[in-house]
Amino acid sequence: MARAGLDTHTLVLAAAELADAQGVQEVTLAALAAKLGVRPPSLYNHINGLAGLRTLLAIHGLEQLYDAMSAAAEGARGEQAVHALSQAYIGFARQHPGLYETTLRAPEEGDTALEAAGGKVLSLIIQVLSCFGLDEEGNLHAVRGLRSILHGFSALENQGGFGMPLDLNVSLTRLIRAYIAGIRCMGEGADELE
Amino acid sequence: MARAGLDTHTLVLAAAELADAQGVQEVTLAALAAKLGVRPPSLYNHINGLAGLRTLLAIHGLEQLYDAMSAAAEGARGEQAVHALSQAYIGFARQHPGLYETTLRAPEEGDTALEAAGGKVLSLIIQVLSCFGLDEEGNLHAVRGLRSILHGFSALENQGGFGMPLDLNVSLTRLIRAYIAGIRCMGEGADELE
DNA sequence: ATAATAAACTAATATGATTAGTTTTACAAG
DNA sequence: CTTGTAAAACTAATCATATTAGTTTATTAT
Repeated sequence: MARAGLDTHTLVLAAAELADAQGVQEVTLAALAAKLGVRPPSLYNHINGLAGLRTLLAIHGLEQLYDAMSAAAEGARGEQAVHALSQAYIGFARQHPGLYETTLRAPEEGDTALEAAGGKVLSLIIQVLSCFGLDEEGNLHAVRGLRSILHGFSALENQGGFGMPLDLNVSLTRLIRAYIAGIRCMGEGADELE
Repeated sequence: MARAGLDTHTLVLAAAELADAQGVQEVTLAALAAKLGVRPPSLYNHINGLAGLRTLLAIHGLEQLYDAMSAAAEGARGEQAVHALSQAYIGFARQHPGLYETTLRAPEEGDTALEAAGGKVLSLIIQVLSCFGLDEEGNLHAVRGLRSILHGFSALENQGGFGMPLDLNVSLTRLIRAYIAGIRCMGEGADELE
């Protein structure tokens, strides 16, 4: 019964590896305990059950995602910054498909750590898009648009939803470019459809 | 031991109700059997286990989604058709969040029924976008873009990912409009970034 | 009527999450 | 160096779910 020397962070890292290598549905306490050389109940000393582990995974994933995005957008402005940010987002989702997937769980109300991690990512996107001179409401709509694009592209790519033999990076670049061009072209007087 | 008179279609409809009302993770054979007044093993007379049920759900969802989209786009052309199609897509995802979610499972290779159901949706999008005069490759990239937008928006909306108190339909309309405007504004000579 | 098929059942097994209660390790205070 | 405490591991047990095997019964066709 020698101690394994586990702690919460070790568990989260091991669970993230499992998620990326085997898929989120394979992140079970049984599998995690086996990977760490311990019995499942021992994990409860460090995490709050499977639900707690998933929340920690989401926070960890959002932090990694934020780091990747903010490093990529560093020093860039305007359209270039949006492209850099977007490529970092999709790159993270590609490299960490399982961890990325955990990122999407809606936070339970009052889960301030998870809300904060998600809020940092959101703020970064808001900031990068603020260069386009939209009013505050327009900027928030634009943020929703970019998030939709980035998540939709990542999810479809990761789930093999893009069957066609066509370069994915070209698709992404065109999509982002079109969206930015669209925001610029529309200007102010394009509300007659609503 | 009176017969319950079940068949595959009844199971799929009941499972879809469960998925929409309780969430996909609550679609268990135990819950489905209870809802139908039967013991879990009895379900195996009609479906190929939980995995088989999920595949059938995905096909059913894609068919419903196709019907909604094609009815909405019927008779419309160009930008109007894209807006109609998009609103039908998001509307379906709103009304059937669980069923919509099952729709996204990547088909196992050789699952021709699921591939066909997904292919019909894809073809419809290709057709609606073909009005924009892009070349074949450009059109396929555009389809990827629109699918990303629609799925990303639906997924984020359904998971409560849009926290801001801002009208969702306005966000969607602006997003689609910007994307279409972007495709048009960019024209042909916009490849200097790749 | 009767035979064959299909649909339900019971019983049993396997996996996984979780809780309760126990043992042992590590460490700090005397 | 002893000893007491807290943390970390354990075993054992329970519950829920999926699944398989084998059985019974209802329906249907001959």
